[in-house]
Amino acid sequence: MSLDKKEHIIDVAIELFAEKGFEGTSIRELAAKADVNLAMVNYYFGSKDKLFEAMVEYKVSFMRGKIEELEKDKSLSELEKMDKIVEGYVERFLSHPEFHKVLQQEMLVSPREEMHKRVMGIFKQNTENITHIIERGIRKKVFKKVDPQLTFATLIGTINQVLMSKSLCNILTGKDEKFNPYTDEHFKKRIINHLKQILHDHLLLH
Amino acid sequence: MSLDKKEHIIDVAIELFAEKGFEGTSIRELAAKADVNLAMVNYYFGSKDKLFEAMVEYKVSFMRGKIEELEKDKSLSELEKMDKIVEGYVERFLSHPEFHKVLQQEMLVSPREEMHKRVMGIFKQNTENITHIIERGIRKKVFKKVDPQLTFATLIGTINQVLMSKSLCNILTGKDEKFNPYTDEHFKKRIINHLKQILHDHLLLH
Amino acid sequence: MSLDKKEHIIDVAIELFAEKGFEGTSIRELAAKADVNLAMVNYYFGSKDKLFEAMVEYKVSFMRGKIEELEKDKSLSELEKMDKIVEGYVERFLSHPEFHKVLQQEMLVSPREEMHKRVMGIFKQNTENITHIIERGIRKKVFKKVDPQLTFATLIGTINQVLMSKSLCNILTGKDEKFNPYTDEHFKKRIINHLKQILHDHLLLH
Amino acid sequence: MSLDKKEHIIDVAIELFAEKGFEGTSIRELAAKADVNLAMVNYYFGSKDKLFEAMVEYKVSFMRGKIEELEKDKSLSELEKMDKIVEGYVERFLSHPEFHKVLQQEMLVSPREEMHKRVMGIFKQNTENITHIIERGIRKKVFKKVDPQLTFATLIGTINQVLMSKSLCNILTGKDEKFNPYTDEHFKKRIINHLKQILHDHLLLH
DNA sequence: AATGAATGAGGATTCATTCAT
DNA sequence: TATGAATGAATCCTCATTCAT
Repeated sequence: MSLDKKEHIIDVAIELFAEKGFEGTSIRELAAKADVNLAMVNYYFGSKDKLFEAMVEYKVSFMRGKIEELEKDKSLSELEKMDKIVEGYVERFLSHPEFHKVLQQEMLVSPREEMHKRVMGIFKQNTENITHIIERGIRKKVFKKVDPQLTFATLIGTINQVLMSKSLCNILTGKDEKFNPYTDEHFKKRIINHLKQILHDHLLLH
Repeated sequence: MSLDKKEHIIDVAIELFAEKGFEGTSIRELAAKADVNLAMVNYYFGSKDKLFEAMVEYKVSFMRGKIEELEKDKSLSELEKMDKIVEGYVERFLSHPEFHKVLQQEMLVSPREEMHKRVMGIFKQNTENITHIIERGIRKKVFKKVDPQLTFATLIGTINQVLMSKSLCNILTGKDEKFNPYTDEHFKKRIINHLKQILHDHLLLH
Repeated sequence: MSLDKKEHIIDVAIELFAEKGFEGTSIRELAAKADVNLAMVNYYFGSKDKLFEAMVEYKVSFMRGKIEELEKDKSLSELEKMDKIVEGYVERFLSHPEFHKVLQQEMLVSPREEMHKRVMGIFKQNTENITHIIERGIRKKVFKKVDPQLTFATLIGTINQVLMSKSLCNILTGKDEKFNPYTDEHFKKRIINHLKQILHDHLLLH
Repeated sequence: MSLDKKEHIIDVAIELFAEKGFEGTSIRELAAKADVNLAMVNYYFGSKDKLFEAMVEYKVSFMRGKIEELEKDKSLSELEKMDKIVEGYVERFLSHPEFHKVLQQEMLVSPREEMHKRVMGIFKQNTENITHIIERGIRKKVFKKVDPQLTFATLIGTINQVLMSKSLCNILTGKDEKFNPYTDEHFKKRIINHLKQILHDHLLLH
């Protein structure tokens, strides 16, 4: 049960799911692209659905825990925490753009009940953690009385919007068709600056 | 070719595509839910792909031209225009939430080349119109030197985030599972207020 | 019940059946090419099968009776009769090449029981008439003791071979792809000469 | 990929295509008659069209090369070569009558572009080889100045005519409905004799 | 542990035909 | 008489999955 092969299949699956969606990707195609036997996918993962679950499980482990730690950190102000969160999110989303596209699809459509709940759970956790930070900032009178939930929606929504599609992103930012925004350091900074700026403007009393 | 029946099929299609995605929806299922003969879909629309195109064409006509008019209106300040845009967008997106979910999917995955370009074109138009307004505000020194494109991404991304999934939205806003945010007047106002506030904070000099 | 329209449909049907076969031609396509309503074909002819029958009936009437008359003609020798038959056959086959292609198909495959028998009947009649002429020639000692049936097969088979496909015929005769052998007067004479020559060689004592 | 099963499917396909034509034969029917799963045909051959191609490829290999060898043989006279060709053709056509019916159909109608060209190519090769032999006979003054191409058409057309349909053949030769001419040794000799005789009569100077 | 062969269920689409008008 | 709308059956093909080895 070569772990490498499993990982390889998952990587190819992410690519294909991001490009064509879960339903639009056939196991045949996946096996061909991953250069493994057609029966391997079912042999390793049990079914196409379970491959999806394994994929989420495998990738999600990379992106957990960061925010929880942040929240507990007493040495940082709420604004500094928000800045860290912006940096962390942008960093993470842009370094796994395809996986996040798959997750976005999973949020949009949800025939896989269990998986949906799973992803929802993670999202809920993040929502709560970040709204708590904002609420504390409000209580401490360093933040204005904003709408914490929708402020989080703005943060995550802006990144998702950019992440939605490479060509959409290039239209948005006026770049050339072939430009890959997700690997561009300048672009990453541009997003981080924008998000920090807009959150500062929105949150801070002046 | 009873127009009512065509419209009915399109309405059911939007529902199903929003719920299960284009690939995840079978014509069989669609015909069953719309209570029409299986062959009707191909009879009316030619193919599943063309049904999708007809659907977009049909719905898009409802939402065109508003922003162009707005831009040309000399009597409104840039800030007033942005407020109008927020109201218009939220109004429109929340009154056709399922259709917009389908469009979001189309942006995420794109096996339908032609349709993809079509939807991209609309998006591009909107991007340009709104960034123009922001840029004019900047030139007139009523707006700060913000990033116009990403500011638009924030606007549209926030709405999309909320629209992504009913249950996601309810998690976000802390509502009950059964609550329908898209038909709730209070919720609509909440989003509009948040967006206006965040744009004011971000755009205006103080 | 405009007769012109019926004839028109039949003409278009022959074209299409010759080109794509009976099963390979859809009523939709036929109606489109004939520029009539889809339901017209069934309305006029009852069904696709009956259209075929009507087509055969309609065209066959043109080509009947000639040989019977010939056989009874006492003023001509057997050889002269054979020459007349060659001329008549070539003339007739080459002026309705598409219809004869359809008949050839009908001989090759036969899902239409009734029609098959009908066409067989005509063929049988022709076989008998011509073999009678040959047999009489043999009895009169003007013809050699040939195989009358297979001699007829040679006559009809040679024409059919040429008629099978335009491009096949052009390969056979070394002509250009675009050449239409069936409307060429020289080619017609070439076939007639060949057939007369080969029958003379085969039939006549020397 | 059990070769036996592939061959079996091809054999059944030939039977059915000969009987009902390509378009007239459904994969369902084919699978049922061959007693294999419906999906097997596509599994083995990829598509109905490719099954056809495989069928031709498979059978054609049996019947290649014979005539080329013959042409190069210096020890035989042109007349002897023609006799050999007659024997070879009749032998081959009558031992695979159904396959040749399928090929005849392919010549008559041609929606399968590639296959058509393929079969045309074989035919062209045969045409050239045989007309070369006849032409050499003419140059050597052992044959009369006949029309080489149409003489070949007569040879092949006669066989095709007989092969067209069992019942047609029985009508032609005055046999009973149930008689199978293609497996009858006497009948084979009858055709061979007729063809040799008619070619001798036609080709030889006297 | 790994895989080529095989399969049943379901995919979209096209068909000839019918029906209401 | 003529036709647009509608339909059930059948088309080919692809799917995820399983099984024997």
